Amino acid sequence: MIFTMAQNQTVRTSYHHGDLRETLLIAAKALIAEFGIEGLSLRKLAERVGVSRTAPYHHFADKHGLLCAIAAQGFHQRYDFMQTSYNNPQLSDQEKLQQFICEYIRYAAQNPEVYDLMFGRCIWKQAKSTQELQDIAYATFQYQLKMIKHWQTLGLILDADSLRVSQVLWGSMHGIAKLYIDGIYTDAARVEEISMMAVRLFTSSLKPAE
Amino acid sequence: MIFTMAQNQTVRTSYHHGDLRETLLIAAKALIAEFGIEGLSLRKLAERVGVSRTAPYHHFADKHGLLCAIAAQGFHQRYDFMQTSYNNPQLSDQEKLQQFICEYIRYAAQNPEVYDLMFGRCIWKQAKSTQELQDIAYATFQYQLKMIKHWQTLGLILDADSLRVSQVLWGSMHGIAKLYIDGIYTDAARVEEISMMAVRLFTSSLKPAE
DNA sequence: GCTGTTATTTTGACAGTGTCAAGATGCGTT
DNA sequence: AACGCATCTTGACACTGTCAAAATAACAGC
Repeated sequence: MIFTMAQNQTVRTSYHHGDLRETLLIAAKALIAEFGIEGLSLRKLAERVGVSRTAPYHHFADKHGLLCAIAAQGFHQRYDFMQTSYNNPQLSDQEKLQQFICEYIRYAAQNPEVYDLMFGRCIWKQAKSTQELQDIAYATFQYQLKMIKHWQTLGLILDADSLRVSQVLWGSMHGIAKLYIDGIYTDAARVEEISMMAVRLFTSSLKPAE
Repeated sequence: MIFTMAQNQTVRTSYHHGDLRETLLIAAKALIAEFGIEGLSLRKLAERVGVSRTAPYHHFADKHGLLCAIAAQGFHQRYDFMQTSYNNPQLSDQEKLQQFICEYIRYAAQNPEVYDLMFGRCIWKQAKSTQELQDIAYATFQYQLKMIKHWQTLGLILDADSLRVSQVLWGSMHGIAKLYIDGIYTDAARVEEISMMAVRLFTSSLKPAE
């Protein structure tokens, strides 16, 4: 039982919040968009939601747990999009491959902080990521691998060791995305061009003279 | 006038340190290697060096400044290596290209924290990076671009828009390095294989049937 | 050798952080 | 109605980066 007011202030009428977990996730994403991941503090978050400092600890093990939850949401979103795009009957396989690469980078560029959480060391280097997160992330990786294998059999991509090719292709998308997100490739308008050049480089191996 | 003892403890005989700046950089890299970048605190650093909490502030503007200095050292190291490798008369051009890619990723894998500082958002997203850092970083980028242009004229890499090709190639190396560093590609032994596959993918475009 | 200037270092302090332990509150079930 | 449990709050602790002001040492000029 809450109602939010202007200026992100929140007033609770009842002692219990109602759906604090979801509210925290939404507010956290807003705070991250505003101040960056480093700039997110649980205290600021609690205050903005209108709740005490330690209330979030009853919904997430710790700060890291909250970040994992946000990342998991991102994976679900990506997974769904990947699936619908791959199953879209209006696209040719060539177009699907192109869309896969371009959309991957576009997603990262448009949700930089969530993307950083999904694939940053903050989550993967420490072995203590949530089970929920591990599951959806693993499913995503497998789906990627499956698509690439299919494109290999169609002759769209170099038909060498699937896992290695997949790792290089993913690495390229990830690297381009990261270099843009982190402010090294500064020209936003050119990210699409870079994506298209990546498509060209990865598919040109089998079309020698065009 | 200092002499260091076992266990990282340091004892000063004179009030002034002698070369605190350099000592701080070395100790900071050691601390980062031990606790990661997030785990580095200026207070721990000062204590280990045997100096008061705020002493580092007379050699670096703030924590960010210290990190920039470490990154700048990394760029110098990379730049020198790139140059000597490119000018090595015992290597063919094909070998130089291969070494460029493999060494880039190997460097990142062996110095993960410094690499993260060099190319992480921590430094580039905020506009306040040191002039020293900006200079050496820019020089490095330019050198990379120059090498790739040369390899294009030799027909080793797809001869399209140099800047775009360079951005994709760099992105690939960066992405593979990052995915490994951040713990997503966990198999260290296989990083070399991935690097070699990257070489193959980027050069295969011009050798249709091998 | 003495003095004033400057570079370096220290102490004290402040606001901010994550998170643990204990107590307060209210919802749901028996 | 009463118990149990999920939820929320208050208090506290150790830690962080960094500023201001004082202390100390090195150095330049006379």
